[in-house]
Amino acid sequence: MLNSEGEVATRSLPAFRSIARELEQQILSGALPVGSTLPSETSLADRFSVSRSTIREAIRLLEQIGIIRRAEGRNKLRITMPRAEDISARIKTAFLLQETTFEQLWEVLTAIEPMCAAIAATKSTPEDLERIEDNLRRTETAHAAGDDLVALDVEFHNLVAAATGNDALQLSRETVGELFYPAFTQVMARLNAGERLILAHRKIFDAISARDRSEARGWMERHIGDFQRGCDLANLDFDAPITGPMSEIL
Amino acid sequence: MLNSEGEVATRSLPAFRSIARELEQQILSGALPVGSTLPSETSLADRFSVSRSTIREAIRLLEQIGIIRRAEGRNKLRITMPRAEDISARIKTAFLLQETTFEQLWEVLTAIEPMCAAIAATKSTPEDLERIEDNLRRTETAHAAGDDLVALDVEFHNLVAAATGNDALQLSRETVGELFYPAFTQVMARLNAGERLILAHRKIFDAISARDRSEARGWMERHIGDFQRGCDLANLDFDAPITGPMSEIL
DNA sequence: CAAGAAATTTTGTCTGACAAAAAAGAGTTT
DNA sequence: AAACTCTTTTTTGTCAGACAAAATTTCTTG
Repeated sequence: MLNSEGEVATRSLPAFRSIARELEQQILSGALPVGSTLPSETSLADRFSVSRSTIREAIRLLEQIGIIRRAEGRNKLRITMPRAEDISARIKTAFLLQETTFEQLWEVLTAIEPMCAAIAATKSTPEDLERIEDNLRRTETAHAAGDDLVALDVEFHNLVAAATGNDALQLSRETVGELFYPAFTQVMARLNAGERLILAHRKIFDAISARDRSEARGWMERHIGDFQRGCDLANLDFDAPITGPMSEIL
Repeated sequence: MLNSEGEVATRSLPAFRSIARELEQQILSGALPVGSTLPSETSLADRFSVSRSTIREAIRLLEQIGIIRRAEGRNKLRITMPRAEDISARIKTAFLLQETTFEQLWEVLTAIEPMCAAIAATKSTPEDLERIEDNLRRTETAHAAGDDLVALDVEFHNLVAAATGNDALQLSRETVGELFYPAFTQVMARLNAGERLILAHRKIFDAISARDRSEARGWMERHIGDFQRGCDLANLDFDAPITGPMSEIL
């Protein structure tokens, strides 16, 4: 088998793979800056002295990582930052295949959400607060109209997380939240506890607005705790594996 | 442009992409069971009536998601469950490109690690405890020998997380931990606080063994808190973006 | 029946080709 | 000069066919 990458190419490492790695390096190191467009396939093939097919395979690899994306129907591939959605879609798949239970997700959120609320109480900007308040208003309207609150509940918690200004925290919780809150909201709905959910959100928001860390944390703790209690009351299996629509990653 | 997938192929969706999607469906739905081997490229090309190059591009896509992996130096591709490493490597890339700061990672761990310790105190098995104790011993030896403690520190925290038996929790913290603890250990080393690190690990382990949730949580909180204090003492920038060996995803 | 040899399959790569889509130029009109 | 066509030139998606190296299977023999 010819190895046009004579140089370093560790034996048994296909060319398309080492080229992908090389390109990844260049992107992470900034040689190919985020926002720029990837050179054309032919020129890359030329540069690495391999055939276009090989380059294409390398590109498919990079594309799936999310550091390369084709810009809005356009023809050219852009260097981009992997987006949260790209990543969380994949994590969701993993969780679903692993038969993660509600209890497990709940444990994660029990750890993270109160911290989010506390940090948000310190760091939130006026815009953050406004967005959260807007969400609250819409939730109240939806509840009054008897509409489904799931999406709004997920959004509320995402907004609180966003108000921390901490990307790592957001990324860590987003996936878990998206799988968990739909179940949460439904438990609450079954108990006719919509009021209670809204009250909790309101209290959390007030505490964040008032910059009261411990109050914000405390209310969030109670709020998350409601899920466990809710499962008991509604006689639901806290230990059941989550289900959900398989995410489309591709 | 010919579209051999005449049927459904939404206009403007490349064949390699829709084939990847189709295959993904079959895998997630169990038609191609986990553990089985993927049919050969030629037969797939045949089945989908496209050329082999197209199939190969589709495979590269799937491979990167982690639901297909080549088995142990072997030739054949196996259907597998995406593993934590596949995912966390990608998250790491995102963190690095996003210029995540130490403070941000620290905030995440401040939330998660104490919870891990607490749950571990409740749920750890004898084997978990043994593994942690073994890690402690090795850490002490390494420290006495003046060796680097980074890897062992990361391992300690991973073991504690593993002892929770909660996959979601592990996945949520692994990436963050791997980026954070190297910095942590180095701060401690700079302060000659190796003793202190080991003491903390020991205390945490003891509390977990004794099934003392709040003690376990408390020591872990203090332990993580040491990083902030350490940064102050060592006059390091708590707010600096992380750097790290670029992950090898490919 | 197991060890070794031969035949076959499969993967990695290359070349060269072509239609469709997008981008870049050229030329005109306002 | 700006805006709008129309024409080239690139670039992408796909195909077919080829071949060496590696892996797998099958067939021989001891």
